[in-house]
Amino acid sequence: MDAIDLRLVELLRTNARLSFAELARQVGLSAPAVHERVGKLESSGVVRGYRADIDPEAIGLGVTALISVVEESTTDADDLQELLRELPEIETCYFMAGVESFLLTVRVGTIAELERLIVRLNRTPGVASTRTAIALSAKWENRPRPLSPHSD
Amino acid sequence: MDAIDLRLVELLRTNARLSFAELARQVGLSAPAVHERVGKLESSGVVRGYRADIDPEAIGLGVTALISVVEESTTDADDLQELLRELPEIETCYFMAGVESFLLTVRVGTIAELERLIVRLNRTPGVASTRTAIALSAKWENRPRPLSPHSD
DNA sequence: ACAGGACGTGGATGCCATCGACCTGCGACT
DNA sequence: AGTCGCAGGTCGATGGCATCCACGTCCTGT
Repeated sequence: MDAIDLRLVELLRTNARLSFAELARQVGLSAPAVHERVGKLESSGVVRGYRADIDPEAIGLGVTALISVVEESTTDADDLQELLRELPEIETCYFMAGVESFLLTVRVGTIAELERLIVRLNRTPGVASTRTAIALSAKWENRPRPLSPHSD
Repeated sequence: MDAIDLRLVELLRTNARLSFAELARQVGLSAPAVHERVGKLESSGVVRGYRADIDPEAIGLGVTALISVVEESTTDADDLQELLRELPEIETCYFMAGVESFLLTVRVGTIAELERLIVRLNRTPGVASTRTAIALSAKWENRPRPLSPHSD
């Protein structure tokens, strides 16, 4: 991970569809060299994939909510995590410090669907309680931060 | 937004670097047709961009936290929002229902940096108080949900 | 019936991805 | 010190892809 890799990461983070030729021009290397670098970034796990950023409303997922989950003291967090993974509405799942072990970002189409999801969550074995906060609007999401070099 | 558009969105959401030729094969159209459809999805705002999904640890952003912000009753939410936008550490910013007007997902390198960020936030005009929860680990983030057709 | 538009196809053309051959600088070993 | 081996670069070739354009087809309103 040198300065050129960092630059490539930053470029791809902003526009994942840039051609290798264009990336090469931007960093001052040849296209094959960039191709190889990006390949290494992918196989080393630095680049985990490439995603189109889709307006959720356009695909009928206009309701975003954050749900904190308190787990029962008797259950194993890993087991609960696997149950949560089954729910496609959960876009993001953090394991948190604090009483509320998990924090979920969920995306559904309607408030009614959100209600059903909350009920399902509360019925999930290992879930003691949940607390839901509704996002009225996303001012921005997943904004790529300008990168600065850092120690390895 | 017909079924083919939805399929294209789903494909690009999973792998934003697919070629138009490959997309064309997957949906059973010619490459120029797909090219035009994707162009329209972009200009209509359905596709907002393409992002490489980067392991945050690899770029020195190993600490993730969620910060709720209570705003002072005297201030305008839009003004505060603009101030928050200046802070590059804030990856996501939701405007929430409830007492805590904003919920921020922030990404920093160290706990010390997080501390500095919290101090800065609390000094920001319009911020009455903040509450921070630290993510110990991200089980998954921005997982693309399998799409189902929906009404337009 | 027919004009117009939205949307598709196929062909042409120039750029891009990707492979292989080769070069170069550096660190490790003798 | 020489030199072996490797990491990582360049260049050139070639086949595939992006993209433009001309044209076909189907629907829709008059």
